[in-house]
Order: sequence, then structure tokens, then C-alpha cells
Amino acid sequence: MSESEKDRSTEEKIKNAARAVFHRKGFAATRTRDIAEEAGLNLALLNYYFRSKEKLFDIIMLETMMGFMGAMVFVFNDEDSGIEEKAERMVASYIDLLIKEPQIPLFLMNELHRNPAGLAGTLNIKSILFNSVFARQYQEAMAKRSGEPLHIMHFVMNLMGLVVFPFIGRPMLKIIGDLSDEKFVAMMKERKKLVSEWVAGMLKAG
Amino acid sequence: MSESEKDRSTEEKIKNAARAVFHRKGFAATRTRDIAEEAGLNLALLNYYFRSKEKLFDIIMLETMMGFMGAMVFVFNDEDSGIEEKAERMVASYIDLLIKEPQIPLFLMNELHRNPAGLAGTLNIKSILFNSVFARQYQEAMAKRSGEPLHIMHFVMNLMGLVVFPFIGRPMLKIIGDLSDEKFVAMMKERKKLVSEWVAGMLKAG
DNA sequence: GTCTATATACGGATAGAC
DNA sequence: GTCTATCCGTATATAGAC
Repeated sequence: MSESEKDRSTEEKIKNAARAVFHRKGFAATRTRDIAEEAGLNLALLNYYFRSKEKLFDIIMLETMMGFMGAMVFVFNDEDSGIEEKAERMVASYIDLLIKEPQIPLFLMNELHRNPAGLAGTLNIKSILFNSVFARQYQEAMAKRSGEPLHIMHFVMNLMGLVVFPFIGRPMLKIIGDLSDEKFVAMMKERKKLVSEWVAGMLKAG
Repeated sequence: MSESEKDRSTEEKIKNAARAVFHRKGFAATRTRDIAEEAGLNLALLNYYFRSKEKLFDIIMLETMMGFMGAMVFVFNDEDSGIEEKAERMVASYIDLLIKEPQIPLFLMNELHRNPAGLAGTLNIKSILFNSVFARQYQEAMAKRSGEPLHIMHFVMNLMGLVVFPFIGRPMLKIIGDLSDEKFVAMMKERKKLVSEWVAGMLKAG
């Protein structure tokens, strides 16, 4: 089956529609009818291809999770870059991803909250972090700088907080700051450079 | 009516139960039956006291929003403290609040996403920020430091990202970092001091 | 594979007894 | 004010024609 045929197959149409609607409204608030309509197909086809709403959701969730984590894991184990360059690349690639697909973080945070074990257990992310080149470089950076060494999760929280939070809080931030969509996106692009500088500072200062 | 009577009144019992369940599961996923059960009361009483699930939800949403914003607004307009002290106090009070009520941020972000205008329009938060003592002090700090002045919303994003995001991403962070609940809370307490230092650094460095 | 029609379950809301 | 019983719309899932 060619790529173009695959994209247009009924199964792919359903998955693409399901992804869009689930990302926008979350599991509980989406109706299978919404997905069928978004796909331009009959409701019965959802059950023909994917047994149930739950099963369809699980597939979308897994793919979304992999896409989101993939952006990180790819950079994590590069031997040729230092920690600051890694941080800079993660920041840039996440901001690019989230400008294109801004609903992903809220979707993921919600559904991980609903079922923390389910998916997260599938991917063994925990060992991915601790055994990474990134973790080794982080420990080296901590050893060099003044002050107490900080748990690596503080660094992960900072990186994600500075990059991902604005997309989760977007509706609130737009109101508080009186920001248009264009202005918001422009600020996110500014943040590629800014966040890189801030996290580099955190690695040095005591 | 005395305080103890008020706390135990049927209306209060329903509101307390509704708050707990809505915060935990969000609007779409909570059933009025869940709330009745949590309150130890009959389902029919919800409609007797609060017409509909929507109406009950709106009340909880408004109260939660006010509680969340209140912690900020209170500090915003204090004339006697500098900007760094304000930041430090906001960080500390938010972390204390969120250790007690960790579901609030995800709840608020979700429901603001569902209906950005609804509530946010009610409170005119936008003018609260721009007319605050805090905003004036921020502009002064920007004028003094080297480099281009940064939009105040970058500062708001940083403050909230560093403080609030960990509570939103808690299930993910616990898995990635192999953290127990106790360890997670301990790290959040550490962050009172750390985040204060980081944001102070952002106000100075170019 | 795709459709129409329908079975079945669930959830919000209310009627009416007490 | 509070309960039990029930109505009724809506949503998932499936049966069966084409």
C-alpha cells in the first residue's frame, strides 16, 4: 500500500479524526459521533475498525506519548553534544512541535492523571532518563558548579515548566496578558533563545 | 447560622463534595451520582439546591478561580515590598497552596480551555495585572538591567511554569524521576528557595 | 467495507411520597 | 428538606441489509 493510499484509507481517516478530537476535548468529553463526523464517515465504522472508543483512544494516547517523548529521547543520548547544546535543541524542537500541536501537553497531562500506570508503565521512561548521556553530563555539570548539587528532576521540571507550561496555560495567559494568537506565538519563538539562556544559567549558578 | 452549622449544612456538604470530585475528574468525567455519594446524600438533593450540574459546576469554578488568583492579586499591589520579595512571597504561597490542593491547576487549565471567555471575562484580570504595583516595579527592573526589556508575560510564564507546572505534570514527573509522593513534596518545598533565586536572576541578567 | 436501524446502558433531571 | 422511583435524552455498540 502506497503512502498516499495509506493516508486516505478509512482506518487512517478515523485515526486522524480521533487524534484531532481527542486532543481537543479529552476522552470523557468526546463523542464517537464527533469523530465519525470529523472523519466524514459513518459511526458504525469506528467499531468495525477499532472495537470500542477505549481501544481507539489507547492507540491515539500511545502514539501521542511516543511522539512527545521521542523529541526528548532522541536528543538525550547524543554523545557529540554538551548539556547546554542538548537543552537548547530540546527547547527549540519542543517549541516548534507545540506551535504546530498546542493541545498535546494538556491532553497528555490529563490522561496521565486519569490513568498514571496504564501507559507510562508501557514505556519504561524511568530508565531512559537515568541511563542517558544527558544524566551523566548533568552530574558532571553539578559537580563543577558552586553550591549543593540539585536533583536532576529539578532541571527536568524547569525545562518543561518554562517550555510546556505556556501552552497548557495559554487561555489564561492570553487573557491576563491581553495577547493575540499572533503575539502569543511570537513570544513562544522568542522563548527558544530565552529559555536556553535561563536553563544554562541554572546549570552554572549556585 | 454558626460556622459549624454552616459547614455541616446540606448545601455546604454538596459543595464540598462537588469541589472534591470536579477537581479530581473535571466536568465531563464527573457524574452527579459521584458527587451525591461523596457527600453521603441523595442524588435528588443536588437538583433541589442547585438546579443543574452546570450551575453547580459554575459555582465551584468561580470559587476555585478566585482562590487561585487571590493568592497572586493580594501580593501584587503591596507598596512596601520590592519585586523580588513579591516574587518570593508568591512562590511560597503558591507552593503551600498546591501541596494542599494539587489538583487545582490541571482543573483550572482544563476548564479555561473548554470555555476561555466564560469565567475569565467575569473577573477582569487583565487590568489587574497591568495597573498593579508589581507591573510598575517590573518595568523599573527592566530599565535598569542590561539587554532588551522582556515582556512582563515572559516573567509571568516563568513564575507559573516553574511553580505550577510540576503539579500539572506530577504523574509524568513521578514516573520519569521514580519519585515517591514524599520525595515529590520535599522537592516542591526545596523549590520555594530555588525558584525565588532563579526568577531573581532573570530580572537581573541580560 | 459501508450503510441504516436499533438494542442497551447510562446519566441528568424530576415527580411525588413522606 | 429529604427520600424512592422513574422519565427521558443521549452515547456506545451492534445487527443486519446492501
